[in-house]
Amino acid sequence: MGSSLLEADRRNSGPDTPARTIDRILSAAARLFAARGMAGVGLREITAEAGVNLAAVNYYFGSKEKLLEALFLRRAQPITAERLRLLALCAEGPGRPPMLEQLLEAFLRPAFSLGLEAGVDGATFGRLRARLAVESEELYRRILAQAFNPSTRAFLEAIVRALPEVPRAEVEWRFHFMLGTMIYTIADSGRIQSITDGSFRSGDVEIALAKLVRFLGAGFRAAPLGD
Amino acid sequence: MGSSLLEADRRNSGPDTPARTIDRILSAAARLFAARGMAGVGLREITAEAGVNLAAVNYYFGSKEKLLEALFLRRAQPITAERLRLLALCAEGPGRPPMLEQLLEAFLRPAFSLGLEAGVDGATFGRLRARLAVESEELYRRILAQAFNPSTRAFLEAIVRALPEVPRAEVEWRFHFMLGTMIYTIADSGRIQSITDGSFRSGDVEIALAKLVRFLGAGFRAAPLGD
DNA sequence: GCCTCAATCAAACGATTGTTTTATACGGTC
DNA sequence: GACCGTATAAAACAATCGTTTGATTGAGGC
Repeated sequence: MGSSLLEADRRNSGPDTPARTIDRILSAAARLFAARGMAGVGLREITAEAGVNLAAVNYYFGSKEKLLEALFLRRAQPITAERLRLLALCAEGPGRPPMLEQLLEAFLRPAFSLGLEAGVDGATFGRLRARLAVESEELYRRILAQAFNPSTRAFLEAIVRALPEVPRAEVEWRFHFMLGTMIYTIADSGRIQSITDGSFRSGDVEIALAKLVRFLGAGFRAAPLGD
Repeated sequence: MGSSLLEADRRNSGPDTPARTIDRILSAAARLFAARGMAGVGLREITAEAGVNLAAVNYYFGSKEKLLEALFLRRAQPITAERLRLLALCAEGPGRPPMLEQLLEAFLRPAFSLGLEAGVDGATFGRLRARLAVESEELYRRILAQAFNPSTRAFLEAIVRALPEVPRAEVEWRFHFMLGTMIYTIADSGRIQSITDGSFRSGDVEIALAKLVRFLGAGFRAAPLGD
């Protein structure tokens, strides 16, 4: 399947320009990094699947680490852009959902639709995000912060404003909890299928989003602990 | 620090028996696997930090993969045992928290206290769990299922019974969301510190537990979507 | 004292790692 | 048509990988 996919890439996208070489590297690296981790795949496998020469990675990106960084920032950018676009559309009004739920959906939807559906493989970028989230080395934390901090901060502030009855510190905790469910869900670990013997399906983005917004909305609104 | 730790191990634990060699391998491997992933550390680094010969891993465990499996099952066992002990203690009664909150705390507390505090390094096992949760290869999923499925299923059933007004499928979704927050929190990704510029501290197990139970309790009780 | 077996050791196995180097091919500019 | 810089190619770099081998050790049974 890998080679037929590659041939399809070649057919659909014109001549072999340098930009195409870069795209093919990024695409193959995203798939493989997501599937087996950064340390788990070699440059030879990446370049072979991309159909380019081994030296192309160091030629265009400088190193394996820089490849990961370029790959991640490029894939994250559409998500944050769409998030901020949806955030600007959030507004109180008759017939609209409560502000909090609007914000939650605006924050989560791009991560789900652009991370789960787009690209050749569904959960590719979602799982890659989850991998970086678990990593403790400075490089990976810096990449994540660089890609997501600005837009994420904007949502945290908006949610704090939408919940005046909940102290800011409490909202921060709950925001952290939300990140956990989001990343775990887009990573599609399959754990719940294993626990429920497969009676559970999580593929439908709209259903997952609706259920997640309902769940998180209730959690955010819970009365704070009186400590 | 690594070497002084090693010397402390040696001082506190008597002669060098085979069991001590195994323990030192498991301890060093847990630290390094958690910090940099299974593919990210070599057996030479593990055995060096453990102060044992390189061949000891294959001698006692057979392979690197079997080492991970043995390591994970050994560390997971106290968590599931404590979970089931606390589950048996859950009971409705005057002056006690609602059943759901009792169940949530019984499920979460062992993962937090035995995963965050115990051992030489706090977040060691928590981060290792998170790594396995993100992995897509069959081996890792099998290890996770083997270690946690039985006790986790028992809690899912108990929560379904505690929430008769919520359909089972909805509880399964929310259980999945709970796993996400739990794993993300015990992995201590540091993302929320990064977003809030460090005004956030997550080290205190009791505080994190209380806030998480409050948050999840509200989420589990939310009225299901009427689709 | 000798034998035995588990335990540890150094050394080497072939394979693979990321990166660099050297060479070859190609397209546009003078 | 010679020249130039970009892009691709093949080959080699030293380093490290998981695993296996064969030798050496030392304590317990006879």
